[in-house]
Amino acid sequence: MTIQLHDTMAGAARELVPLEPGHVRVYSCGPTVYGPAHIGNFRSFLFGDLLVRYLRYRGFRVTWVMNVTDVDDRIIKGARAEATTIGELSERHRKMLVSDMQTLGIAMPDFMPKATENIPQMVELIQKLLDGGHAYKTDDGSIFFRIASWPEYGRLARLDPEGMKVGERVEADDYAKDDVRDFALWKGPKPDEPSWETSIGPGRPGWHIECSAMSMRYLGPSFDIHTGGVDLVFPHHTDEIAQSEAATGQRFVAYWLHNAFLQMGAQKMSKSLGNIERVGDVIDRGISPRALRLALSSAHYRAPLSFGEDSLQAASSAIDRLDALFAALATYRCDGPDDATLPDLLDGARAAFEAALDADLNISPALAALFDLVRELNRRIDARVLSTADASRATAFIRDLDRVLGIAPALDESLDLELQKLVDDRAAARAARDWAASDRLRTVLAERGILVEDTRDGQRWRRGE
RNA sequence: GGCGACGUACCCAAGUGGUUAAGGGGGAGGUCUGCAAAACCUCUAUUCGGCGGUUCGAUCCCGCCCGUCGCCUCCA
Repeated sequence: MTIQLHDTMAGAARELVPLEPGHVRVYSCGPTVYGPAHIGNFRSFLFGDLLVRYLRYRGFRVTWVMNVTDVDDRIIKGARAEATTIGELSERHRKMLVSDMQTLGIAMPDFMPKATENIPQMVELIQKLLDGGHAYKTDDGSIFFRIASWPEYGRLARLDPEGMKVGERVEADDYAKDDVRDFALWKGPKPDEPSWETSIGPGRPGWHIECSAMSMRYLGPSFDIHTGGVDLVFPHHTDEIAQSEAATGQRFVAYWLHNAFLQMGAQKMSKSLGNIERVGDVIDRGISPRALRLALSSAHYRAPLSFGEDSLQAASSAIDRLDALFAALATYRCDGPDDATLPDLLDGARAAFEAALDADLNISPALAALFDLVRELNRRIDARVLSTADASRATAFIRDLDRVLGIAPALDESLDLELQKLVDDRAAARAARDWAASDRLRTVLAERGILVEDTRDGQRWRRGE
């Protein structure tokens, strides 16, 4: 079975065939670190994470690059307002980004290049465009991409290049240019703005050029997959394609993948709408990181995803259900023979799981396959048809699927000495049929975040939250 | 206006031209249990925004209408 991915350029799902067999090169548009990223941004990064995790699960070698934009108008403005440097401001927010990514269990990209550390690569690219007649310099030292030199401009967004001329946004840009549709590759120096001395003159990079330069640096002039939010289709990715392909003469990207927005009620979550929440806000409200991850992952990436208290509570409950199964499997003891039909059950679950994700990363049926399995395993635990070894096999199996999902409980499930003593004391109290003491200890443990449950295999515990 | 999507139960959300319309959450009842929790069982959409059309048959294809959202050089 092959992996199908919906390519925005084709407007349809296409079979993934890596340029280099067995190796997939992925570039994800990362954030501009002018402030803390909000969870809408993280939906995007989580989508990149799902893609990369699944490709790796399927046995591909993956090289994943996510850029960090650390120079732009908002960063400059922010640094000025705080009387600090763009370097300090952006590094502070980059660290928060990495921290939040770790909280959400997002795999660290192989490379997270900063724009300001790739200026020479951008300059080289811009020089090529100047040499090829695709770019021109204006009086203030800015350099623009000449859209008229690139007939295929706008294909990704299905734009009519002629129709764009009526766009009445001439005033939107402070820089003079030949054609309103032309976009900045390089912005000429201005007082009070950071500027780099380069062979194409002083100034700073435009927004789009960094992604072309950095993706090519780490992945080559032509690579497999480029991801980002739907809002980036135009102009960002449209411009990236034009400048990259005009410079190299090669197809830039083989598959363009775009995720839909996170919805807060009827609208997208966005800073300009003021309806944002941050990872820290949600965690501080007592929602576990895994529940947040599940809530942000539970719909297909190209479908708008509703976010709110209901979805967080639903995800928390689903995580609890998963945790309860792990706890039950860990405590389960039965000396009987192995369940002869368990291998078929697990094979069926895996087949359903993979079939769903093969189809353009359709995570909903994949989660359904997991939770179908959860129910069936609980049934078999109740019926005691599993052997002790079967319980271990089932645990290992779910952990294997979880390489893709990232929602299973942590592996390290040991308690500190004090809590372990309380757990042991309660087991002793129960053995002595001292219900008052055992109930009291159960309450004490619950207040410490440890949920104790009694089963015919004895007492078991799991972490709440 | 141009372009791109969407409307499935109380909420979230898959899906298929035709046997029972996934899964999660919530709710009701039940089993088990010292109690509790967890788990399991049963029930919770004769129906897929509305109206037409194509078809032996449509939620799924086509048209129109209603409603919602996104992008059109700030934007994951």
